[in-house]
Amino acid sequence: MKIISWNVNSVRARINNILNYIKDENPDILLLQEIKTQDQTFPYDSFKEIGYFSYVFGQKSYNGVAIISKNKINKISKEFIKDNLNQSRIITGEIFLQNKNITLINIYVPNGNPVNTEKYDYKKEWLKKFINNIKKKLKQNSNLIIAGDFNIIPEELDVFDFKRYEDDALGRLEIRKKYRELLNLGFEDIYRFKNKKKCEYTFWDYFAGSWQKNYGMRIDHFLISKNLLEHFFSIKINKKPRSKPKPSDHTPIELVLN
DNA sequence: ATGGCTGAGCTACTCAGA
Repeated sequence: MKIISWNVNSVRARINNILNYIKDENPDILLLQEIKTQDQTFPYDSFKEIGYFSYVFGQKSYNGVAIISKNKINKISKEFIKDNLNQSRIITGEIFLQNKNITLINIYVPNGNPVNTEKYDYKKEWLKKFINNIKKKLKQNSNLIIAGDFNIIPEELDVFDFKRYEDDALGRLEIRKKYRELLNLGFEDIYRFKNKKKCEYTFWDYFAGSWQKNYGMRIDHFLISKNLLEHFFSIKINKKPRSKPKPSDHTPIELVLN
């Protein structure tokens, strides 16, 4: 089973890139973040034509997440946490892998910049609630996959120049500790688990030639419950979509389980 | 380099992103 996570920075502006990518990679499930559109303007038909169901938690202009899947997904929910600002940042569902029932959690964590503002407080509060609800969920189901745009640089090697981000909402110790707290509930950051020292990124700014200079950061992650490790086959950051015309500033991360 | 690019909403220019 191939599950992919991608912050597309507008599903409508990116629809041709996304459809071409699906044809190349043939995912079973595609988790999208930053769709930047409401449910009623989501391009359901484009995905339906190539054989995918769409489950959408949209929002006008900003944020928004969706699950695109070849098979129907059970128990879709948009209420994993109560969002203080009513922003559309989480959609969950349940899938089966062999005999296991897995809860799939697709997230778009608040950016939180600038620090020392209500935006940063919102990010901290959001992560706190998220971690609490993961703890609760683990009591019902110990098979979880959390994927998406975390807006967290886990370690120094996950960004081209850590000094520039150590007091940023993506790199602050206080935020990285939240990530560590989440992992300590029984997850592996599966990319880092399989690539102990590798420097690969999932995001590059649009400006200042960041892509060409490889001034990027690894902020999109797949966290899987440790008891799902026996199903692990591969994890890959696919840089190809970032090199295409009119790219998203993020590139997809691809997980294969069997 | 706390914004040099991009997208949405809208149709001039702001907000947001990381």
